Amino acid sequence: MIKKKKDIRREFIIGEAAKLFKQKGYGGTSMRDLAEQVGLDAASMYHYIKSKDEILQGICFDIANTYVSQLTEIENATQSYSQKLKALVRLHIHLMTTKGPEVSVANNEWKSLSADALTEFKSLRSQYEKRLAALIEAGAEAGEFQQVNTSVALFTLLSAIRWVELWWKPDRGIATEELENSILTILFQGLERK
Amino acid sequence: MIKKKKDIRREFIIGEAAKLFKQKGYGGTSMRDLAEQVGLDAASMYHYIKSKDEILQGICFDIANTYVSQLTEIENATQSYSQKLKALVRLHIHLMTTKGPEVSVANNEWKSLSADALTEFKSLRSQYEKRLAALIEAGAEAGEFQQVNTSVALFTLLSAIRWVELWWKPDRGIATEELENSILTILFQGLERK
DNA sequence: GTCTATATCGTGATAGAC
DNA sequence: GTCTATCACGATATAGAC
Repeated sequence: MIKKKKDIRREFIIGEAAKLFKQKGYGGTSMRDLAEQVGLDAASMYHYIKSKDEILQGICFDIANTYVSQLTEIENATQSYSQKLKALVRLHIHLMTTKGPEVSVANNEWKSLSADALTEFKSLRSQYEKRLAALIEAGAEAGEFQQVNTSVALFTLLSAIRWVELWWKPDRGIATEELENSILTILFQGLERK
Repeated sequence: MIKKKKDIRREFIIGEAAKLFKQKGYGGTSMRDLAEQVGLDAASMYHYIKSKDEILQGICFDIANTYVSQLTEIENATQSYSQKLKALVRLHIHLMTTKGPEVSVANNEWKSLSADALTEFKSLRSQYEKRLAALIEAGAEAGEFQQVNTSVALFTLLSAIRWVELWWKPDRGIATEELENSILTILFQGLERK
């Protein structure tokens, strides 16, 4: 399938929107702000997109689908649960360093989705969390993990890496390799030295 | 100092605002929404508060000051660095379970502060992070912590507990004691069983 | 495709009666 | 102290000329 010029322009608008939404929030970004960033008049953008909400949906569901397909990949791999979980955390971190603005918006601005989209998005998240919880549960039963509450482990892992999307920049002097290794060390080995 | 009736009413309004701001975001909450929640007409609230921004400031700086004073306490205590850090994490978690909406707003809606307040808030956060980083640095030099990048450790710790403010409810079947212990186990001992 | 002009609505905040 | 009425503004989105 060939991408039409119109589609490319559309994707550019959505990408710029992600940056602004991350920076100033969805509610704090006006279509005029976005138009200026894109280099069009506000009205002209409506030739490429249907509404502001549609932009937010594009960003949120693109990221959600990426998360889900990454998890599916991990589930189907033949590794120990510990290796699976580590691999997934690496994928999450990697996504944040490559699609920072989009991930940030999907994680922080999804509340602004319109009613229908909001319901679907929440459902996707919930399914994702359940599948990940099952993975942690299985690993604990296999004796690979500490005996801690599954929900606590689930959310602590997911939450622990959330700062990356806000903080990491290519010029900050930390290579993604070192970043991933340091985080994995803390989460799986513990910060305390024995 | 005796609290006047007006002050009590004012604090009630700010408390209800925190709940709504957490739920729908600062931008997504109108003064009319808040008035309905409080049981007043929108105009009547202006007898107790000066502006919407003033409410947000009240919430954000109250929490910021609590964070700072807790850190000061920890710094002055005579404990190992490891014990200090664990105690601080416990204090953070405890604050989230007791002042969930306020902490949530301070952590997620501070971007909406007016220019002056925003500058001051950022400065407070930055000072706090520097002092906490120094504590981690010292612990690492004392050989108590793993050799990981200090910034990574700092943000991973702070971030790892952020979900509590969104998720924890008294009726969810996890006592705060168990919650704290599970999180501390993961962060300091590691999720992986040796 | 991009613009100007504008419709329509919801916002924060104020004035002033009671 | 609480209300009704309203102002001034900025928002999303559309109509229609070019």
